Amino acid sequence: MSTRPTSPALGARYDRRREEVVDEAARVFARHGYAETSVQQLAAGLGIAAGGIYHYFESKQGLLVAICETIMDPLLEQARELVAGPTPEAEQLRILVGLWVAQVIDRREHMLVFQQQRHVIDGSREWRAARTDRKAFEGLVDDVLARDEAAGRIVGDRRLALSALLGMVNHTAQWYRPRGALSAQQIADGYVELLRGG
Amino acid sequence: MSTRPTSPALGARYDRRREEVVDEAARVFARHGYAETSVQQLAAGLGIAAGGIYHYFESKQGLLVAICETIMDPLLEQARELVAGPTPEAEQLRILVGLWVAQVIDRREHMLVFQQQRHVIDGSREWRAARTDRKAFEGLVDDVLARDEAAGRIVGDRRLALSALLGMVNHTAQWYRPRGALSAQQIADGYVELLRGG
Amino acid sequence: MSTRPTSPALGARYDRRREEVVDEAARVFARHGYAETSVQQLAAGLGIAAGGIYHYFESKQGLLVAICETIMDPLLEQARELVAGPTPEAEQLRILVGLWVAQVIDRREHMLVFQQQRHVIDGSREWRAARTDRKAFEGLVDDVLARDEAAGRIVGDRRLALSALLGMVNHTAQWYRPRGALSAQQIADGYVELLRGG
Amino acid sequence: MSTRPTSPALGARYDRRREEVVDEAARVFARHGYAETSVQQLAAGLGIAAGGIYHYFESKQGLLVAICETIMDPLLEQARELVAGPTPEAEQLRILVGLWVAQVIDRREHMLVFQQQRHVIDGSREWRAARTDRKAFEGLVDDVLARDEAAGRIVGDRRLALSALLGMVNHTAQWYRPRGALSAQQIADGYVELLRGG
DNA sequence: TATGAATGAGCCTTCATTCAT
DNA sequence: CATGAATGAAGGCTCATTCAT
Repeated sequence: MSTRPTSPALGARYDRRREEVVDEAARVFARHGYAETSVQQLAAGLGIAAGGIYHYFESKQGLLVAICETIMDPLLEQARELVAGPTPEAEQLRILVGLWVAQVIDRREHMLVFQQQRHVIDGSREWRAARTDRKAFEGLVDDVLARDEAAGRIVGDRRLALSALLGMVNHTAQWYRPRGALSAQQIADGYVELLRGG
Repeated sequence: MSTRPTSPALGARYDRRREEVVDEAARVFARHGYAETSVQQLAAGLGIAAGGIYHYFESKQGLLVAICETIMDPLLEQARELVAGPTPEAEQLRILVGLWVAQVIDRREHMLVFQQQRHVIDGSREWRAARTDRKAFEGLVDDVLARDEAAGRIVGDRRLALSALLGMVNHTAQWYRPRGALSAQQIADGYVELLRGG
Repeated sequence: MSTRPTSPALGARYDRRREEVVDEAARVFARHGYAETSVQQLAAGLGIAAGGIYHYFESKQGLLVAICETIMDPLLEQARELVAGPTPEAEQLRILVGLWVAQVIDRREHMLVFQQQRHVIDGSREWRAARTDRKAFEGLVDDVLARDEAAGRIVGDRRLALSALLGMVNHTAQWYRPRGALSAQQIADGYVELLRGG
Repeated sequence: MSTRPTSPALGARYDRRREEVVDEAARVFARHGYAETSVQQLAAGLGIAAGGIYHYFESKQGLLVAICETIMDPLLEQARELVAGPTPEAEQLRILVGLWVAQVIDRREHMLVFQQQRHVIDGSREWRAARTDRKAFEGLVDDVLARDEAAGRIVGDRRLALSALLGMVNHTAQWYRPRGALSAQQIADGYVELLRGG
């Protein structure tokens, strides 16, 4: 029933295993689809019986929540630090998009699952927390863009630029391959260059 | 058993009804998810019994195929005409993206379903035709971009520009609302402006 | 709703077509199974739509009844004529088995369907007529055997001989092939020879 | 998912339960028909939920395979032992038919199911193994008959004798009732007596 | 007569989840 | 912690049958 052990040693082991389950789930959900993958198949991939999954998650949807948190939580934190920190405004966009692309690439499979299940996340009451986080992140990006726009560092309409940026960054998960030629920061710089007008 | 009647009058009736089914399916799948919507629910929305769907489609997946064809087929055709036609090269990108955005907006729900089920389409043998069409379209866009790049009309790396463009245009389906302030062509112009460097 | 036309010309046409349906049904049921063949498949084999079948039969089971009648009715009649007729007792068995084998061979497919659906025929109330006919036929054969036994023309126990005879004759439908080397009467003679002790 | 446990204790338990399912299925299918019996009904008869069946069999047809193997496997083995063993040739037929009739009687319901579904077994690719076994058994019987014929112990044509024997023995399943007057060997002796000419 | 369309009931199967061991 | 067994609900799909045209 998904109860974490209280002992510190066992607790750490539990956390490690739980993370393995999340990552394997992201991998297989990304490739085969969340709905199309049964808990039994998932468990088989992990070398355990289906019931075993329920020691770490109370439901299949709980797994989905965990996958999504894995992406949003650290990104939002990093973004907040950046904006609150000493980085010059003119460089915040580059760095913010850099962090973001790095996360999309690093958690590529988690991202794909998130995009695949977007209709669930956007639609139902229980996903309010995830939606709030996403809105918060988009708000941060928009703030940075707003200052860039005011300073004349942005091409065209800011609303459209924001949408375009969201589209291109998230889409990166679809085409990026681990042994690709470009680093996260190079990709991010390319995107920002478009917004800046070269 | 999904056999189109041979008589012209009945054939037309059949085609019309089939299209209604495809569109309703796109609507419901986009909102609630393909896997999360049962054929029964879908049929209920159409005011028919579940079995009735199978007069028009061999399977639930057949419906998905039809939804995807609805987007790709006309778009690919229009794009080919444009590239083969008399439009000056320097203006082809604007028009091509215009057509594309218009299609994404017009078939917004079909697009969302396509994106949602991308893992199925990209993964399995039976979807080769759909993949081929998509690759063909991307190839056309890439050709146009290549000429623009050669003529110095593009900011930054062309490969990245293509990926960015794919991301932003397709993402349009996620945020566009019918009574929005911008027309398809205005959105497209905004996107192209980014690639051109303002 | 399976109503035969009253006009003589149309009536004959109707009967002919109905017979065709029965025979085609026997053919395809024998090969693929009664339950495994849908009315639609059957109709497709006849070049008509599924609904068309219902002009000749009120239900799929009605077709099965017709198939079974096709075997039992003429056989029972012939058998009664033989037993009531002038044929010497000592030769009745040979002739009776000859008629029987001929029928099994001629209506091979109908027989196979009958054997396949035996559990339905033996089990339910509505098939009383068919069961009665079969019992009547077996009774006739038993009568003939009884006289042969009394006259010392039979090997072993008569009850067992009857069962054996039923088994071997009916089984003929399973192995007989149209262009076989033996005629119906030769096969029948072979069977009778076994009962007679050579 | 029909996976046998590896542990010996659980494995035995699994095998026992699986056999119970096969036998119950044979009982119900024989009486009501394979196609006419739903998995739900079958499961209800076993006191489990329908899904439970699928722990032991991959599909309803898998059950059918198991039923047929139950008859053929031990019979073929016994027959091979007999033919390879020290039994004098002149007595092999009696004993072989004895084994065979005993099996038909003992597995009466399984036999009836086999006969009922013969069209499926004879017709499709996936049943090759079952067909091969049956052919092998018939081949053994034919070998024994061939020697008997050569030694003048058989009445009439051997091919026809084989067909007749197959017919009468298999047909035994149709009429035999558990509390009948005759033992399996008595029935077998009666059949052999017919072939031998009394 | 025949057909295309539709229905409604039911079927086989899958699957998330539970629980005794 | 983990597993094998089982469940109950639901899902996709088939099919005999009806009926307006």
